[in-house]
Amino acid sequence: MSNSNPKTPVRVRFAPSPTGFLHIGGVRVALFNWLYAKQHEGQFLLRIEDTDLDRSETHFTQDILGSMKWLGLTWDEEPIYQSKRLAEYSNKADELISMGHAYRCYCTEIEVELMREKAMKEGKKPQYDRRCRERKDVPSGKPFVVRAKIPLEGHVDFYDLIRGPIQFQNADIDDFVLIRSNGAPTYNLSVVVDDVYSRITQVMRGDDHINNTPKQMHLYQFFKYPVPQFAHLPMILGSDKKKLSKRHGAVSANAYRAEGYLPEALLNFLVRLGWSHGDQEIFSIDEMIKFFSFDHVQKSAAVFNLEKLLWLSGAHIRQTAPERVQSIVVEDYSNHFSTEALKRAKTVLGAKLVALIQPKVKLLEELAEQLVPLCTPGAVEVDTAGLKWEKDANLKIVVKASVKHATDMLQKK
RNA sequence: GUCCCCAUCGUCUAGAGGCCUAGGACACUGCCCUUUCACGGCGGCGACCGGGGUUCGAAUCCCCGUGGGGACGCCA
Repeated sequence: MSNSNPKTPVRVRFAPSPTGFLHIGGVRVALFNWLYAKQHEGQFLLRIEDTDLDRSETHFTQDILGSMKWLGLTWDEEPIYQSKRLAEYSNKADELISMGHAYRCYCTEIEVELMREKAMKEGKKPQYDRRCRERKDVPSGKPFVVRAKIPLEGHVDFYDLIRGPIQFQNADIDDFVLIRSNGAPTYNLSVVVDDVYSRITQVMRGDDHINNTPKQMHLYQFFKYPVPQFAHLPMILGSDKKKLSKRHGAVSANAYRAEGYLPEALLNFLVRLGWSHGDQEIFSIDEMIKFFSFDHVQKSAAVFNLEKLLWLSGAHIRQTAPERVQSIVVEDYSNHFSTEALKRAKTVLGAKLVALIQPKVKLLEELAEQLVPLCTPGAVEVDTAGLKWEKDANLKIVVKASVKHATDMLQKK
């Protein structure tokens, strides 16, 4: 195992593109990377892939950073923004051209689209027909893209940490675009340039990228760069077994925060989706770090099961210190309380009431709802100052009655 | 259509040739605990996609089907 070699410390990364809120699938990819880094005492990096100038938005970047922090998936170096490294990618593409591994293509998008349709009709894979590959003339003023010059024969092989050996025929790989006509790089170029720049040792990503890997392998070989190890994680599916997306319900990390999930509960759910450690279901963050292993990562996609997430949520809430639950609730749900109630919620009595409600709820939001009426002056008739909560049966009964009352009241609505 | 990948209860999974009359968890459900609701405890329901091999023996290995997913962008 080269990973255990102290001379090659583990460096992994999570590289989202800010074209939407941090997605639950992204969280899982980030988590696996983060766990692997922690387990190997390596570095976990963050890279913002904002090369698509039209679709990238800074408020999405803010959401991603904020959600990562909420989840506790902290990064070890300053995030890299690809939009700041455009010149670098352009230089690398020029290098490839001068080495004879890439070429300028003057075909328009419409022309290429027609080629694809034609290939499709002939029962072939829809591809660019490589007509500019050996082109010698240089049309002046005509826009162009830079394409990779993929060998026509042979094959690419790589070993996937999860899938094992994988082989692709070069003939099936398109002469894909490296630089768009607006000068910006495409994913396959920038990802390789940056993974090398950041000295990434393991690339862990969703297996929707498995088809991109041979393309990237060629780039590594063109540049004679050291190739990282790859691990392609199975996808998360919706209940209809299609790739999880908005239409399946909440998919952004921030939505789960708003609904009252503890970050560790979400992480626990995600880590068990496609990975297992015997029969264990509930994991602390430390246990995830300790037990994580590619050996037990599932190869097949997993269906997102909200019921199980809810159960896990309740389980984590139950085993969390009341004081921590209290501080999250008064912080995240302060607007549920009246000024007076919020004040009481923050006291020792508040913590004790939280401890009482904790085993009954599955979401923090639920807990907040039940806590509000109890913190309203007069709801709990007992002055707890000086009383030993755990041992005082009387107090327990009084408060229990109040909880029932609160529950009944809620049910009547 | 082409390429790639995958295949155990409804769902998440255990299982690396005999320990499997296939184990656990969620959900559903019966009983118990409990002055309510939860929590918890004990049960129930429920799966090795099909067909061929290999083997004394296959959920586990091989092949073929079938089914499902992903990719085929000047998105990532």
